[in-house]
Amino acid sequence: MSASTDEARSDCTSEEVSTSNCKANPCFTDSSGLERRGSGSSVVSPDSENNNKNAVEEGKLRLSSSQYKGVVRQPNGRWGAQIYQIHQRVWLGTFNREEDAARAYDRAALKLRGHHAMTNFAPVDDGHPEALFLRLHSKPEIVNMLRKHTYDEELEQSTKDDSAEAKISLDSDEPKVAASNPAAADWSSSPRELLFEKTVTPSDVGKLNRLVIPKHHAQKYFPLAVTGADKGIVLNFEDSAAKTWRFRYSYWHSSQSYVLTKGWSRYVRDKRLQAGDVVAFERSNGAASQLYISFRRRPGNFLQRAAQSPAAAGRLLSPLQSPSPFPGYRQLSQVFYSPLRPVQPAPTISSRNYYMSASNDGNFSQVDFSNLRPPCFPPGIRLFGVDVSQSSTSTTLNLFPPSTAEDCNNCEELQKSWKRKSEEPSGFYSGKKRCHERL
Amino acid sequence: MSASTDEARSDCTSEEVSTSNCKANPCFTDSSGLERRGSGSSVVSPDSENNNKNAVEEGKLRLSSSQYKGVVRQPNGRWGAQIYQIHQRVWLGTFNREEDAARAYDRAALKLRGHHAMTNFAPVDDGHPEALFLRLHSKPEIVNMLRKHTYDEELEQSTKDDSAEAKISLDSDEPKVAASNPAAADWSSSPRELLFEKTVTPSDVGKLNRLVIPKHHAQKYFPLAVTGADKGIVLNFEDSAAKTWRFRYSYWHSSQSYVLTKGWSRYVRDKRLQAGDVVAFERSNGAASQLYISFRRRPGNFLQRAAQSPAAAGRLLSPLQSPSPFPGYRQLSQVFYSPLRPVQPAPTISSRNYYMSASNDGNFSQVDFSNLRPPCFPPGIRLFGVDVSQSSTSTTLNLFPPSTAEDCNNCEELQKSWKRKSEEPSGFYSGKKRCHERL
DNA sequence: GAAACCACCTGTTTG
DNA sequence: CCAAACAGGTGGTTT
Repeated sequence: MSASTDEARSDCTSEEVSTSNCKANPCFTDSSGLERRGSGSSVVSPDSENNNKNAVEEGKLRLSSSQYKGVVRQPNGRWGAQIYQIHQRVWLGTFNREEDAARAYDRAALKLRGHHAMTNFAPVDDGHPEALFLRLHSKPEIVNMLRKHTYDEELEQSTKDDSAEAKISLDSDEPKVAASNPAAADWSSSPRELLFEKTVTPSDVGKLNRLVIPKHHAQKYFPLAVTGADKGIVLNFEDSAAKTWRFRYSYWHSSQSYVLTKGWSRYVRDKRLQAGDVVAFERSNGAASQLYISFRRRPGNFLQRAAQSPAAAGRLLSPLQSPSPFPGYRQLSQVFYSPLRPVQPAPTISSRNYYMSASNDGNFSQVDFSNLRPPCFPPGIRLFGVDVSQSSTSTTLNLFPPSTAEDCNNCEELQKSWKRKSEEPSGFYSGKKRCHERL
Repeated sequence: MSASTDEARSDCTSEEVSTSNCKANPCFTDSSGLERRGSGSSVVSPDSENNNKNAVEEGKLRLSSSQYKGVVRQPNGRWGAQIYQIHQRVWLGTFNREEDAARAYDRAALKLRGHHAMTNFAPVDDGHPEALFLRLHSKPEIVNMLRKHTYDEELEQSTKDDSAEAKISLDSDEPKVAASNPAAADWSSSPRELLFEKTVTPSDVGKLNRLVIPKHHAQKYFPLAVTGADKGIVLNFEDSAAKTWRFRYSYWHSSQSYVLTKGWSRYVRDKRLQAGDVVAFERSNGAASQLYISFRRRPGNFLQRAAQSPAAAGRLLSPLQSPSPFPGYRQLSQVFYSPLRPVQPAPTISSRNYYMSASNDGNFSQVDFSNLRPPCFPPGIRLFGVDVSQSSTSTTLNLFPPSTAEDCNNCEELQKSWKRKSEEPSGFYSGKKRCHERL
């Protein structure tokens, strides 16, 4: 069950022959996709969860359950799709119909293994819009679409409205390049224009799951077709790691604001954005105008400070207590911190140094505590005049004594602007809070 | 408002059986499930108000007092309507105008005896919406509407939004059969099957105005035609008072949940459901599968406590202050709690006290404070670990002082399960709250 | 104009 | 361990 195995199998399957056969033959699936039965127990998918115990022998059950490659029956009778990638099972979602699961597998196979991958059904040919669509999206994106059952929708939208999407953030061929040649990093090479920046507010990084785009910037750079764009559009932004972020962008009539909604919270979490951090939006010049997003920590946060354990609430810890990054922090499969390209050499205030913030690269990020954002701040801390219970930690910084709220004292601007938000009735409810920002 | 009262009533319904004196109950429903015995008697509506005693030989009364069939003069000068069904008198209510009583008789006759029944006035022809309306509701429902004087209202609403109901809970031929063969179709006779129960969450009874139906139950019992049922359907449920509740039932793709939406909030309000209460869905067996809904208070809530006035917050009122039932309380025609039969046979924990809370019928409900759910909690109250600030504006309820949070102290289980949700990082925001359930 | 309704969305929790 | 499920949200529209 190594990748090689997988690959081998893949090959095998291809050699296996006729696709028609492929789909028809139940045995085929066994040996192929899911596999590893042959290898027996060892192979059992790493996931403890299911059943493996019995799964071992129930392999037959599972294996025999679908005639399609990469399709497994779920306990509830639905159909799961999965594909193996370097020893790892990649879950492609569950589907009501077996064929849908098989199709999901096919799409993932084309994306993950290339256009010559074995598929359950006849693959689309290269000229087909779907082939382009597959190229235009990253592997995680494709997988995610499959899992969320949004693939068809996205595909449809992609083909139909090159308009909205392509207008602003044409993916162009970038993904292809990036994927194929990550090192090249056309990323920093193409000339880019800083569109605007925003210092994010608590709400921007809070539970509202949205980023308010200052209206003047929105109207200038992210025009929404007034006609029919009522539902908003999806914008693609590339971060410094060449990861594509897709945000729903729309206008909220009620507050007369332009906002990034869907997808934004993932970015916040992934980058561990905090209030006061600055996000920057850039655009590559030229015909293909790709959009980019980046961020930098707010000055006071530039050195991230160690988080405190809740137990220690009330006092500041100087050294980071938890040696291990995130006890209990669940590894999101694609959580890498912004690997970003290095900060600009000259921190002159101007354009250049804007777009980089932390400049941690992927590798580093894994051990970089600055990324760690304990979800909880010790009570009692106030930032910007707002009660804050969150603080971030950076290993980098652990070394440094924790800074206190005073660090932020100089953020007069911010303080002022956010202060009033803290003025709350606050008498009534004791302790907890659950609704977004103010709950 | 006492527990004892409650219990007593409960017992009455369950064991009493003889029932004619089991007062009030619109309990055709009750009696059915629990005891097969009750058959006939339950039908009679022994409505306490005008007392069966003397009514026993109402024959004479009836004959002399009105020119209309099925109409009898009441001692107080009003007009009663009644119809006989298998040797049993079925009381159709009292009316101010003789003609109204006569019309009630007509409607009942059409429902109970079929479209060719003798009536006082010209009956509606079969194509008339009212004929459909009569077919779509069970006999107890129709009778109940007549007694509660809600028939016209229901009819109006029914005709106005006749959409997709009946898909699942189509009374199908049940009503019809019943009509054609009155003797056979005794409302208390059809056996009912408990489909499932759900302990409602704060969200289920909060501002989200929806009830999430656990998926496995939904798929098992309330299948939505996959094809084209995208907009959901309307389900009819009958409560223990034979009132029909119409809920929109649909699937939310985004959260992959099955939900009852439109109409649900009315039920919550009417029954004063609280988090932790249990709603049960039942179905009558057989070809005609009528759906039923009932609820019981959560254990800790069994005795609902009189609300406190905000001023008195912190102390409990022992005696209900207002001697007179509900000054200003608008008679909700059908505010009685589910009279229901007991829940599953062996609910471990004191099955008995589970199931019924009030089981009051219309008459009794007027003095049963357990029904009263003050819509408003005093600020600062936490339920289930959740801040509660709920208040409702309904005039009905203002009268009652808010209940305290202590009420919920014993719901450890619930508290636990919901509590953690409340543990928030408590980030930036102090004070305020906006979330649904409360408030 | 408020409340309900609607169609989404997300973060926890868990089998 | 992770995908499913669902509790708890949202903005916008309808009633």
